[in-house]
Amino acid sequence: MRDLPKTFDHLEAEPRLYREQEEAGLFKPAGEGEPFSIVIPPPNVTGSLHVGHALNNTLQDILCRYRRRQGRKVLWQYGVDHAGIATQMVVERQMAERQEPHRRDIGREAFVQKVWEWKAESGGMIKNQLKRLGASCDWSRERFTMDEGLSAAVRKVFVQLYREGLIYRDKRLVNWDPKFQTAISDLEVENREVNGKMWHFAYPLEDGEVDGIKEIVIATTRPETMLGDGAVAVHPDDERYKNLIGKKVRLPIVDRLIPIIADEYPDPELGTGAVKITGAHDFNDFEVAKRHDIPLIVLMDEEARIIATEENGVPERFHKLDRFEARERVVKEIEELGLLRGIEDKLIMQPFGDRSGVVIEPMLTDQWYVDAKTLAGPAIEAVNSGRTKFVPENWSKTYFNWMDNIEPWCISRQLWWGHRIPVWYGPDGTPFCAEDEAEAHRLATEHYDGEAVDLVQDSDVLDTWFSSALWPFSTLGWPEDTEELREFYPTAVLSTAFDIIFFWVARMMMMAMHFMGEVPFRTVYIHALVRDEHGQKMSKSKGNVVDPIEYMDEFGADPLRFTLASQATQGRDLSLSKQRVEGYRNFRTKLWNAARFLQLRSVPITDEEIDPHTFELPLNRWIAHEGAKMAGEVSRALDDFRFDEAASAIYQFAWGTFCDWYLELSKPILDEGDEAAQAETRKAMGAALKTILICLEPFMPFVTRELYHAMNEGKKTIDDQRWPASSFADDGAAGEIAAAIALISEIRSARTEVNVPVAAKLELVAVDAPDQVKALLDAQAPAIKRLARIETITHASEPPKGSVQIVSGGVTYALPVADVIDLKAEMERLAKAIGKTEGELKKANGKLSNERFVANAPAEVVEQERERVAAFTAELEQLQAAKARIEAL
RNA sequence: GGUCGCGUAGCUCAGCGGUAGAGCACUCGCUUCACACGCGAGUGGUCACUGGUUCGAUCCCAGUCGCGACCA
Repeated sequence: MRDLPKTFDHLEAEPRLYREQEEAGLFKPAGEGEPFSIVIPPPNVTGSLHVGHALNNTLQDILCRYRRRQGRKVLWQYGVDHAGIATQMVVERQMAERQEPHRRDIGREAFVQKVWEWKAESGGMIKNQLKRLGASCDWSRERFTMDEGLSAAVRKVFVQLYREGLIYRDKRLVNWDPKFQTAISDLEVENREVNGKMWHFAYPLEDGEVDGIKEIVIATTRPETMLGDGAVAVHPDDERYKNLIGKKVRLPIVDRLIPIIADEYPDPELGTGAVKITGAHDFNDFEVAKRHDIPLIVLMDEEARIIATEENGVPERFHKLDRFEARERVVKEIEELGLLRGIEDKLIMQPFGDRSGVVIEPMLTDQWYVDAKTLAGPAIEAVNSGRTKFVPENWSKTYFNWMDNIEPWCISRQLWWGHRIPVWYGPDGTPFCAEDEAEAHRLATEHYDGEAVDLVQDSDVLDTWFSSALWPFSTLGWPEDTEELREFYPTAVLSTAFDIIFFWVARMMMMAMHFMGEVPFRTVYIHALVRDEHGQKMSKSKGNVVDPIEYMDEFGADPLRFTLASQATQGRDLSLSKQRVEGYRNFRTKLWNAARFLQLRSVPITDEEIDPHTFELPLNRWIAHEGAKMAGEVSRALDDFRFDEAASAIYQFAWGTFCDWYLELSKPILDEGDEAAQAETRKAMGAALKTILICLEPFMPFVTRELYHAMNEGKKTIDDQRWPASSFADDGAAGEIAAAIALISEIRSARTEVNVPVAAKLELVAVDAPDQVKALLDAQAPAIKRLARIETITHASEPPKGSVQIVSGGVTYALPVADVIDLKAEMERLAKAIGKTEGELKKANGKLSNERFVANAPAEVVEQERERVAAFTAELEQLQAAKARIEAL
């Protein structure tokens, strides 16, 4: 044993203990056990640890460490993704800060080179933060989505899907980010409610007046788009416009005739019931325009500036105007034309790019798409058939909901950082999709009848999620047929927050089913989102962002981990408060001090397999019983992903059972017991601590390790230990110690309530105790005396006059306190106890007197109620007798 | 508007047909020889509301009110 310092210095110890584990190679898959694998949801290469990562990775780490203790061969696959937009943005910003030339000036190749340099320098931050947290990933297997192997997987997947017709090029509306000048995913768009306006414009009818109507008034929140209107739509059942359908209106400013069409889309209740249709700049309008073959008129360039072209007929004066300037200009001109019919303030939903923060523009562009609908089929089936399970189960609904309504997946991005689309174009624009340029040339040569031509590669890159979708198998070596793939695929668990079920689960499932023919993970564990202590979503603007690093600085990684685990319930939200972390820091300290107590009493941890069946003392059998029960509860809870229940079971046992009772009850034995009893108690105590440390290690890997190795007298380390057995049980010993604890608690409580001075040592008189109780009192006398401050334990047939009386386990006990008794307090105490017992009795009797209860309730419930009545009746009688004796004084 | 979820102790949350729980906070004691980041004893709840099912509802069902998230 090595002497434990008075306190645990987490700032010194945690890095040291981490290094120790890492250097010992503990994080690599080992042994011959059944494989257990988790792929980390790859953090962004630009990322730094936020509290959501802390939660997710703590939970994954708990699972991995727990399974290692069970002898499983564990692989926790680490890696990061290249985060196309985010990374390009970071590097561009850095270049701007350094006043370096813009990326367009240095060219694609040089820019990509710069990104790699940036990655080498700054891309490893989150890894070190995860290490601080204690994450036991196999760092030696780190992967990056832009690695050669993973890139080869991307190319292979693209080419195959292309050849299967599941990847195609299409002209559709996309979410266009004018700042980054790229398409972005729906999921990267944040819809926010903002104060906007609704403008009402009048479009004059071509034919002057029809049925007394000269114009149609439309309402819009985006006046500038009227320049691209291709039609005005009204509901077919809208009486107001029935006669106008098929007629034309003259579009002001542009002076174009556009038709009035009938479509279900306009809501007659809203506004005037007539809507303008701008097919090229609005998602709903796009659908309407397609249905009616309305021309799609493109109004803007990549920076969302208005362009005036021959095709779109926009007047030259609008050319290169920013969309918001154009808006003012349009409104002004409409007003000047006398066609402005009103302006109202309105809350409108506006789409913003989640990274750029600018208003997203629906744009008609050529992009590459994956036929997600086709790929979704097997992915849905995999969850339907239970081959992949969601925990908690109801998240599968969200998954199905998303999958059932899945849209074509736009995978091209107008960026430089990412996997370049493996398509080359011939001089006439014919595409050749191939895994490399040489193959593309072969295809081209074949196509052009042997003629060698110049090919130009598509300039776009793929969505980051295209490569991330392959993560569960590409990290294991696919498309090569590797040992790891055979051993660790499918993985056991994917752990993630519900807000990215779509990002992650859906895409990984689709790709895995298509290319592996097997699910990527058996279980999808969905954890809550971390919020602040008031349940508010954390956001930088609110300033309530919790930095896990700060908590680790102040309290250490162990308490943070334990807090997160104990809060990981099945709910959607998790409120993290500093006080809670502090509370579990206290728990760590409690454990530390308990270990110091063991040291003081020369109790080590040994390699010896201690069989509790050999224990003679009920106290030791009891702690073994309770320890085994706890270990069983923790395993069951972890098997069910109930991290909160697991944490609670350990906490209760370590603090509530081991420290509060076992250590206290064992003190008299260690002080005064005979040699055999002392030896046995030391053994049991060491074994109990060992159980705690092993079960707690997945949650608090640092302090448990430090304690284990300081206390260890054997050759084995905590890493050589297996998860504790949960088979031992001794209900007899458990009952005996529970009875002693109940009695001690009753005595303590009574003492306090009648204001017996703390230091006063009392006599305990057991009244008419049966032999069994006498034996128990005899056996537990030293403990009762010490913990309840009792001088002597005697027996009598009547309580001495002037006693405080308590009823415990069906026996009346008296504490003669003649001169110190507070009669009033004692009366109140007994009255309260009587009242409570009466209440219970009444409730139980009420049930039993209900014929239908007796007839319908299960027999054991009725029997239980009868037993309760008997017990309460006896207790009530004893309490009333006690009260009568006080009254007689 | 659609979908999902939530209203349990002052706060943050478990529980979920048969005796209401935890942590923190709060109150009162305590320099008890591991620990004041502690020890001991307590206070605190018509389990949102209204109906229904049931022998029995905090738990199941329906509705109402309030809150939230996601999707339109």
